[in-house]
Amino acid sequence: MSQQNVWKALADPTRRAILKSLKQESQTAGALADQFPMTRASLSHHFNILKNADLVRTERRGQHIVYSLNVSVMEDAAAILMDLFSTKNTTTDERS
Amino acid sequence: MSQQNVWKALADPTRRAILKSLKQESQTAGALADQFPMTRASLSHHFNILKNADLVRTERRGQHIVYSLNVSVMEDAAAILMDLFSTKNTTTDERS
DNA sequence: CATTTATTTAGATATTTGTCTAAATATATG
DNA sequence: CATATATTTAGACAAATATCTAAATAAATG
Repeated sequence: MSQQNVWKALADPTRRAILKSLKQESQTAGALADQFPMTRASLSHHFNILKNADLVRTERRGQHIVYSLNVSVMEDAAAILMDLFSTKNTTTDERS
Repeated sequence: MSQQNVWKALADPTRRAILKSLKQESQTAGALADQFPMTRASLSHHFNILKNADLVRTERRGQHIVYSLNVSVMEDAAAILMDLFSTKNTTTDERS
């Protein structure tokens, strides 16, 4: 996924809110949609953009589709961001 | 400056490149413009968006306008980004 | 199989965005 | 002052974006 896809995905407030919500827990498309004042079709559009940026993954469970954060790509993205922003040394997130 | 202005500013690759260049050193509008294959008017448009996001500052020096990073806002922005991205204490995958 | 529920896709549309050319503004200097 | 240099602003335009309604697809269930 291009870095540009990640930046574009993050440029929209609804999509950032989706990511924040998914940070709490993985959720179905419907559960996510209930949190935002727009149609499910519009939300689905945002889901697609997040998928193209590889920021979320999906898994079908029966009728439902469960969305979850793609943690490793989120961490890659964070590194890219810090590279752009950091003017000094960054506190690297040591886990593993 | 709204957080949204910052995200929008960062969504464009030219603007991210401008920030990277300014990370090296402060530069005049003309010096920056020489690094990008577009008109000075277009660059000026990008400068405005970066200014609105408070990511850069300007200082007139004679005929020239010198652009430089607004370091403190860059660091604030980095913090916001990390808040979005950090997965430290998250229950992201509580299932099969 | 028909119906209901969950989700996505298609198509339309208004708004925003990135770029351009041309003109305007600001400063320096002969 | 007149002219050159540096930069921004104005206006136009094509492309991208966010949203909607309506229709399509997928799975569960009577």
